[in-house]
Amino acid sequence: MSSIRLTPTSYLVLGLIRLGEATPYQLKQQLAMGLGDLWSVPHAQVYREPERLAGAGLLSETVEEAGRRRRVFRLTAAGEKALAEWLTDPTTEFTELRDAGLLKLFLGADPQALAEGQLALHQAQLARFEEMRASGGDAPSGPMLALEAGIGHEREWVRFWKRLSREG
Amino acid sequence: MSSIRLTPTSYLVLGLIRLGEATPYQLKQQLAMGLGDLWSVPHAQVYREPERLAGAGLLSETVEEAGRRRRVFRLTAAGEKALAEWLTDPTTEFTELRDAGLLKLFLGADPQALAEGQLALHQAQLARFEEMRASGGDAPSGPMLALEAGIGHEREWVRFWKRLSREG
DNA sequence: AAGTAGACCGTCTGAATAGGACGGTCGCAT
DNA sequence: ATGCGACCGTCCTATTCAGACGGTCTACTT
Repeated sequence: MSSIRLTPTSYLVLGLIRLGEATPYQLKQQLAMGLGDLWSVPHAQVYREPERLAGAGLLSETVEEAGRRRRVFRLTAAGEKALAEWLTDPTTEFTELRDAGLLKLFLGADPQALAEGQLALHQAQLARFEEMRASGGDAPSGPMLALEAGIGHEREWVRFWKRLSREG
Repeated sequence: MSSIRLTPTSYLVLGLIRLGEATPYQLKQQLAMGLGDLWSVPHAQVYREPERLAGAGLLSETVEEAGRRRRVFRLTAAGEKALAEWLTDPTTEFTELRDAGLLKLFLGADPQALAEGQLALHQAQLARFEEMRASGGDAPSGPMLALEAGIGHEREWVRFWKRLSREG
């Protein structure tokens, strides 16, 4: 029950486990097909983090009896509380635009050449997102709202790079 | 001259030093007043990274004779080359939208409550950026283009959260 | 029944980063 | 001459990254 620093990754794990008990592998799967596009976590991390959280008492851990002896994690009351607090906490942090293309632009790369490549990338990503939206449910769930945000930003990138590639 | 992995931070340092020789402290200053908004680097890193790059032969290092004995770094030919290659390389990487507010939304935070806080944050950031644009030069330099991108994305955030706060 | 391909699942390690505590050095105004 | 605040830099611990590596299960073949 030592106290540890809770990072966004921690809450990510807590949040996914709140949807139901899960093994690290299942978490990894979920990330791969959804949130991972917005907020990637290296898979090794997905095995480590639940351990850490269990050590802090925010998750409980049981081991399957069967052959594979997978470790299954569940939210504890403390974990539920920690997550709820974070979710309602009016956060102060905000985004950084940590984009490699943007950094290159800043540092003096040729705008037009750069724009072409970046434009293609973002158009592809936008298409993927829109496909996800089409195949996703229609209820305004958290994930769907987040996807909307993703789409908005990809559109913005497309606008931005398109303008640069024309102007160059 | 051991070979090391070059990260975006590496190129960031190379790029800033290309504008002229610099001490780590000067790099820190530059970051604080510009690029740091888009791509933050902890200050300790700004002292370590030039060292690493010098070890790899991409920077040269000289020490002031004067009292403070500051370390001054310059680009070597190898550094110049590495930077130029990266800048022209049509990158494959692209952005993640690593935003804490967005993560909360995904994980089920109350959209309307969240939106209010986030809206205020992004409006403030947008205002700062626009002020920077106003006081900045008018030539379309790399930094100015990057600032444009930042403004575009902040506007997008404002649109997004505003819509959520109305709908809620 | 034994073999084996391929998916499934997990651990480990070294390098790099984050974040902040801490400690020296300088000029200038008492 | 001394003491204060700004200037400048290092160090330490916890965490993260990236990816190599290694087991285990199922299903299908022979």
